[in-house]
Amino acid sequence: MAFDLILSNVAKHIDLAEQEKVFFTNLLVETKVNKKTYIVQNGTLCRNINFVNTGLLRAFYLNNEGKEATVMFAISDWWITDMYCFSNVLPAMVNIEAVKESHILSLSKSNFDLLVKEVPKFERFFRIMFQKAYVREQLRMIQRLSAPAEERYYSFLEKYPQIARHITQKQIASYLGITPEFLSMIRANRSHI
Amino acid sequence: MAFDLILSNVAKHIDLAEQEKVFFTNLLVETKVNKKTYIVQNGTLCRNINFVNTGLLRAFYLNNEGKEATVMFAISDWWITDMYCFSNVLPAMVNIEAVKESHILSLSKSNFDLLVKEVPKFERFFRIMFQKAYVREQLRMIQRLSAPAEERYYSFLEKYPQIARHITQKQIASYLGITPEFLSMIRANRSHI
DNA sequence: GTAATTTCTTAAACTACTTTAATGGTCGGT
DNA sequence: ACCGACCATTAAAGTAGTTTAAGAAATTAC
Repeated sequence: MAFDLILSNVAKHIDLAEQEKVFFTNLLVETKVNKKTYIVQNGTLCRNINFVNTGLLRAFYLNNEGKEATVMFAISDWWITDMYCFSNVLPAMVNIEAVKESHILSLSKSNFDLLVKEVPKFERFFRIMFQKAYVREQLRMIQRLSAPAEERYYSFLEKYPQIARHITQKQIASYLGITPEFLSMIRANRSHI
Repeated sequence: MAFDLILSNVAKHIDLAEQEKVFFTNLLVETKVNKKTYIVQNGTLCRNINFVNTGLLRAFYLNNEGKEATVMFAISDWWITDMYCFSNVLPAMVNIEAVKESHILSLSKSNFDLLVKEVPKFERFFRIMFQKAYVREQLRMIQRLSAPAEERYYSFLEKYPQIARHITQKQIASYLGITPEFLSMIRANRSHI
């Protein structure tokens, strides 16, 4: 069943009655996303928040010089969207592409609003989820402000080994905020191992 | 009345009945914090989430080389805590000091848990608040990854003029992730104005 | 009001990271 | 099996930002 994973994800924070599970899953749209396909494109409306059943997606910002900044990766059991534009129903700032073929469940903004209205427990669920997301971003910012690239790199490998395995050096570099060339030097420098 | 501001802050997202307002405000502890006093100290338990009635506070991380990274500022009508440690009841990673004499309302973790249990509307309130906080951090990270220091500086001045007016260059620099000396050079370079 | 401390500025030397460019490797498409 | 395109590596030159140091300005403490 395609809803097992998302239901267990939700069950981490709230308990749903059978009928609530049905109501919830009926609001989801299942999509297969081919590798290199975009589910969100800069400038177009970002209507959904997406749960990753399988696969791997990447959100990145493209600045006016064509430089990519990776905002986040999402693997199985993660949620991903352009939260700024989802929240405010605005054209997306970022792009979200499938790094590998992925299967996602999309919850539209209007269904999201309906869901939290009809099943208020979901306010709690998303409260906890956003609280954790906020904390993650804050920790990432602290590290970005206070640790050099090499430390950030090894810390990324430790924290997200299953992501690191499936992405290119270029993508890691754009998450760390350095060039792929410099990352290559860091790796050549393995005083570690 | 010391609760006017926090009640109007809450009213931005949820409507409370009179008795809910009373219940809520009874959970708050009002404190005057003198300039340069710490309300959270690295290594000690972080028990509260704090609403700023008046004044200005700063959360910063101190790395092992003694370098400060400013995580956030909070002025009147903002909430501030070490969210990671508040959420998980852990010793604080950051310090939070009053930049100016401040009056705050503190909600302890246990009262927070009680509040969302007894008045579930607050799940919605904090869901929205954390969603916005998450978005803010993400936008800050995007800028940190893709814009040079000068642009980040002028953007900070535009976004937070009332904060910028009351803090030192050194504090701005540690928020931007640069040295005060380099910020001084940026300012000397005013091709703007 | 004055000393002490901290902040801001300037400048020179330095370093972490970028840019450019060239080479070989890897992968998806036909 | 081959082609084109993108990816990873290396190295040399360049730059954004740091470090160190020292003096001037502002704030704080007595």
